Formats: sequence, structure tokens, C-alpha cells
Amino acid sequence: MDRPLTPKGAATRKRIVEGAAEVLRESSVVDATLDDIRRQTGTSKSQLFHYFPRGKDELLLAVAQYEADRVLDDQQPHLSCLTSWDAWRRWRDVVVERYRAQGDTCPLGALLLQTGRTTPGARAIVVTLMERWQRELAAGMRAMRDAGHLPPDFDPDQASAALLAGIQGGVAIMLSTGRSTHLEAALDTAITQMRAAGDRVTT
Amino acid sequence: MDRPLTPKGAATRKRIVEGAAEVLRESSVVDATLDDIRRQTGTSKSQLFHYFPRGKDELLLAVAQYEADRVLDDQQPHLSCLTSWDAWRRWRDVVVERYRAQGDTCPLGALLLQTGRTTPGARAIVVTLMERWQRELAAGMRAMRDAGHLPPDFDPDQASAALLAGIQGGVAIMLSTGRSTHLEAALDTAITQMRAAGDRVTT
DNA sequence: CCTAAACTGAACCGGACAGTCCATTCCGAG
DNA sequence: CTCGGAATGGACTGTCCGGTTCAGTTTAGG
Repeated sequence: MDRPLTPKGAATRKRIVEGAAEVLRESSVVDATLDDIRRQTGTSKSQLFHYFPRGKDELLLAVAQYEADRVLDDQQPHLSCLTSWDAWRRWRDVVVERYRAQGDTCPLGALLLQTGRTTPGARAIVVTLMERWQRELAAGMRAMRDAGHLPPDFDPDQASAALLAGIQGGVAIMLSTGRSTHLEAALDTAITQMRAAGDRVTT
Repeated sequence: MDRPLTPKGAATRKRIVEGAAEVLRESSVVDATLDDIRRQTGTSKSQLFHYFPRGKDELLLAVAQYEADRVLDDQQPHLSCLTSWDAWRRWRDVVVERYRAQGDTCPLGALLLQTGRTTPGARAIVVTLMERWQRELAAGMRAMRDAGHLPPDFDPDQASAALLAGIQGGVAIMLSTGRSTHLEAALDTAITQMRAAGDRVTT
């Protein structure tokens, strides 16, 4: 991650990453070759290795990081202000829509399987993504609790962990079935459960 | 899937599938070569193509089916008799233990990513697995409802979908983090939620 | 301009690996 | 015993693809 060099070469690097991401989305990771990426990005082999000296794995890792960043960005600004039931509902809709649009490709998952989960780099990307994601959810839950919409004994840590798991599984199932029912069920039951707990406190 | 031929050559086929499954578990799918499988199973190239004429994909698909069958088998007999809170708890423990033991390999997921989700065969395997799994969960919930442990307006279809999603996501997260916290959170909140609903009916 | 360094392009290499081919062995039926 | 087909072994091959090399071109600073 040394970057002493980059006037406009940085733009090229960015173009490579984004182009590679596009290639990896439409074709499976196993099928995608460096030549495909080269063609798509209008670059050549040597550039790929110029910007990613350690080869394909390094490039894939960069793409993985790029995709990971997009995951949370795509949920903004809703994810960061889950302070009302209405906000939760809007966020839910955004998540469902985002993954429904993504269809049956899971760029991140495929990438990480390719580079190998054992690779510390790959592991780190997904771990920090999950941590940040869950932290946002838990923060929203705490806000709701502090505002009195949830009972004081509500456990945001466990609830956010369960919700995150439900989202991941819902997306995974959608990849195979093509239906978003499980993702919606996971989101809806989680929110319904919270509202039920909230009703109990107001009663 | 023509099987007019197999006195005890079928045993060889079985040996190949099981040996291949073993290989695929310890090494990633991308790394595993036919030679690895050949070596592990004590067979030769020609046999692999004799029993799986359509090549590696056909073999991988057979292994995927084998792994898929194991998933539910490993949860028996608990999965099929979720008729008491105690049974639910036991099942929960079995699931957590099973996946914790499996560690950071996901044979099925890796296989399906390799053969491609678009392949009708691969899709079918995972879809039917999910359907059967969810049906078992929903059956357990209905049994609990009929026994009066859950309120009549409890929706087993949605709840089982959400629970299944939570399990899948919990396992997926465990693959990257190595921690089973999310899987446990998903299971525990689902069961806790059911018990809370049940308490409401008895009150 | 000029020159050095950053950048680009394309031909090339070497290894790995799925799949083929044929020779050999095994086994059961007649 | 023997004949035929199934089962097996293993060498061989064609291809694909990550990675290298090097010669050519643009860019920036003086």
C-alpha cells in the first residue's frame, strides 16, 4: 500500500479496480481472466502488474475492498440515522431494493472465496465490514432505546448480531433462489419484534 | 443419470464421491485438482471420467448433493421432532456444534460457487435443501402452535423463513470471523421470541 | 526542447490441469 | 475355459492463463 507515485496514474488504478469490479459482476470470478479485465478497462497486462505487483490476488483484494465499501455506502444515509420506526422502515426498503437489484451475483462473497478466507487480508475486509455494519445497527437500536421506544432491558448487541445474520442469510438464499422472501422475512421479523418490545414498554 | 451398469463398481463411484468431498473440505475448491482427488481416492483419471462422463462439473455436483444431504442428516433426529421447548434447545445446540466443528470451511457454498449458481443442477440442490430445511422448521412451529405453546396468529412461514436466513447468515459470518456468536444470536433470539409469544398466550 | 522517469502495449513463456486414448486386468456368464 | 464387456492404469495432449520482458510513448520539470 505504498503510494509515492500517482499523478494521474491513480486514475488509471481506479479505472482498473472499477472495471475489474464490473467484469467480476457479470462473469463469475473463476471465469474472469486478467485479459477480460484488461479488455474491459482498456489497459494492458503490464499496467495491471504495474499497479498490482503481487498479481491477481492483490487486484482481487482491492476490488473486494471497493465492493465492501459500497455495501454500507449504498445503505446511506438511512443506515446512520435509525432513530425512528419510519427510518427503520425506509432503511429496510433500501436494503431489499439494493440486493434485489444486485440480482444473483455476490461480488464480495465470490471474491473472498477466490482469494481464500484464510488470507489475512481477505478476512480483515469482511470482518471490519461486518463490525461496522453491526455497529451501525446497534447504534440505531440504542438510539431507539434511549428515546424510550424500546425497553431498557433490550439488548442491542445480541439483537443487532441476529439481525445482521438474518440479512446475510437472506441475501445468500436470494442468490440461489432468486426470491427475496427470506431477506424480507428476516428484516420484517426483526423490526416487528422490536416494535412489539416497544409496545410493551408504552403499555 | 443413467445407471444400467454397476455391480459393485457403484462402490467405486461412492468412494470417489466421498474421497472428493474429503479433498474439497481440506483444500479450497479452486485448488483441488482431479489429480488430488485421484490420489486421495486411489483411483485413476479414466475412472473419474468413466463414472462422471461430463467431467469435473458433474463430479462436483455429485459431491454437492452428498454434502447437501449431510446437512439435514447431521441435525437429526432433533430437527424432525421440534415439539417442545426442550427439543428446540437441543436442536439449537446440535446446530451450533455441527458448524463450529466444521470450522471455517463451507463445502457446499464453495462447491456451488464453483459450478456456478446459474447451473440448473446446482441451483436445484440448494433450493431443495433450503425448502426441506424450512419445511422442517415450520412443521416444528406448527406443532408448537397446535399444542398451545404459541399463539394462533403466529405465522410459521414467515418465522421459519427468518430463522433459516439467520442460520445461513450466522454460518456465513462464522466462516469469516471464526466466531459463532452471530449464529448463536440468530438462534437464540428466534427461540426467545417464540417463547415470549408463547408466554403471552398462556398469560 | 530535452531528458529522465513514469507509463503503456503486445508478444512471449512456462506451468498447470481438464480431458483423451489405449493398453491391461478383472470378473461373470455360457 | 474363454469370451466379452466392464473396470482400471497411466501416459499424453491441447489449451488456457497468470506472470514476465522489453521496446515504445507520454508526461513533467528545467
